Amino acid sequence: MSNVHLLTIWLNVMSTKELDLSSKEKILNAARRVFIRNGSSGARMQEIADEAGINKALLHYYFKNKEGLFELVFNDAFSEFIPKIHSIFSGDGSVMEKIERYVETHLDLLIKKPDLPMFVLNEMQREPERFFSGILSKMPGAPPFEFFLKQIEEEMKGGKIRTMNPRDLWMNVMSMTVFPFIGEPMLKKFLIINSEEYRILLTKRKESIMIFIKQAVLLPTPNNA
Amino acid sequence: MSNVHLLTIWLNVMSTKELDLSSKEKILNAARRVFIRNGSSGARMQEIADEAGINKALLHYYFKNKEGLFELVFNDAFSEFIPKIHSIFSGDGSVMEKIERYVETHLDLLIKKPDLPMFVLNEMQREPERFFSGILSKMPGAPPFEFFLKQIEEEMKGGKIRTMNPRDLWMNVMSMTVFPFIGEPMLKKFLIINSEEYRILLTKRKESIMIFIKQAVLLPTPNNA
DNA sequence: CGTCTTTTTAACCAATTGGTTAAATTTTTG
DNA sequence: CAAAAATTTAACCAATTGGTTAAAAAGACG
Repeated sequence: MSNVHLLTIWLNVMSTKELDLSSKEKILNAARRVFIRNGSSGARMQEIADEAGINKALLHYYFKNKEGLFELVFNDAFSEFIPKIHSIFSGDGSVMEKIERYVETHLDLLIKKPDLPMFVLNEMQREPERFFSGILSKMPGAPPFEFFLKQIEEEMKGGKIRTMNPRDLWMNVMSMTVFPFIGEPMLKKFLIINSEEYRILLTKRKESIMIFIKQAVLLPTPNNA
Repeated sequence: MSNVHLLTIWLNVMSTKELDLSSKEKILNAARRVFIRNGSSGARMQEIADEAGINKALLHYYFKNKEGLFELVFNDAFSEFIPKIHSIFSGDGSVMEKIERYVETHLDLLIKKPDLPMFVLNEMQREPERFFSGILSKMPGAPPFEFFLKQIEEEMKGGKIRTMNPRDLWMNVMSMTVFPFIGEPMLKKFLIINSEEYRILLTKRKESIMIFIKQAVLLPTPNNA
């Protein structure tokens, strides 16, 4: 293969943004993409090196081994997410306000990194224990979900939102937010749209989800309350 | 390893139902479990043989190679599902009736084989083209989704259901139905329940989803219509 | 220029793994 | 019982792959 050809491949693979990144960062980004694309077993160190635009020796020069590299990439996926989630659900605000902030926050993140859910949920199902031992260390204090579930129950008793199983409510919220990023290929077939149109749909999704949820759970507020 | 020990392992792995199945069937079942557990790259032929309670030679005696075995398992996942879906959406019935029949049908299937969605969506994201070339051949005639989307629009115009993007509606329905089977480990943490309680939740899920959807999209029928 | 760090080259190794083979053994069945 | 089919045993091979090594080359920098 000629050098010119190699350069062409490289330019296709690397985004212009990454041209000036350090090799360490280039490797980490490439690794994330390859891990997501092929799974942790299917990912090849050579492919990661190629996609990062460096060679295998340098890869092992910076990172101990495949497992270590994987762990770094994996934990990185949560460094942004977990603190935000924690702050939303342990803070003030009504149930509906919290749901809205969650949907917005998670959607923003997922639109930036659409491959993340598949990657994360995959490994989570494969090795749940390793996952949660790693994730809990990133949690500032106890998880606030118990408090949130109780808050839902209270608002139901208070007549603010419709009575239903709080766990079903949360299941629905999270499902509608995350699933479109996992089921994209299938949904595109069902909905008979191309990738461009699908992306646009995702952009407008926050409003769509929130209207749907509000209709489903919000009781008409009695004006004489 | 003693023979007694091997027998113990084998008895743990095999469900009593499978004791009298043919070796071919035992292999296929084992392959499905191993493929789901470890992904197509992570799955080991030796592990499949062990889990089926036979040896590697017999495995290759019945099935050409790993890829062929995978293909069989993969297509098997749809042999039951696709025809049912097709009949639901090309048949008669209102939008809400079709949604209800879909939710019921898919939930029934997923409760029997909870690992399927992760497996399928995984490979679908990995190789969409191979997937859809295989799936479409199982489709009796043209996919009925276009018709269904139009039907939704008509019912919205007719004032039967609330106006919204039909694609968002379908996204929500499918998300709430499928996601709980993909995000189980994460949802169990969020909802602070164990596997037993989670299974019970899934059992009652059909009613829960349908109430949620009806509240969200059904307009109060005017009695003087 | 000389030194230190980064990166490449290229060969190599050990382990794993998919797959084969052929003969022996067991089970089924007529 | 005898032939046929199903299953095991055990050894083997080629390819892939994660990982190492050591020396050379290229860049960075004072």
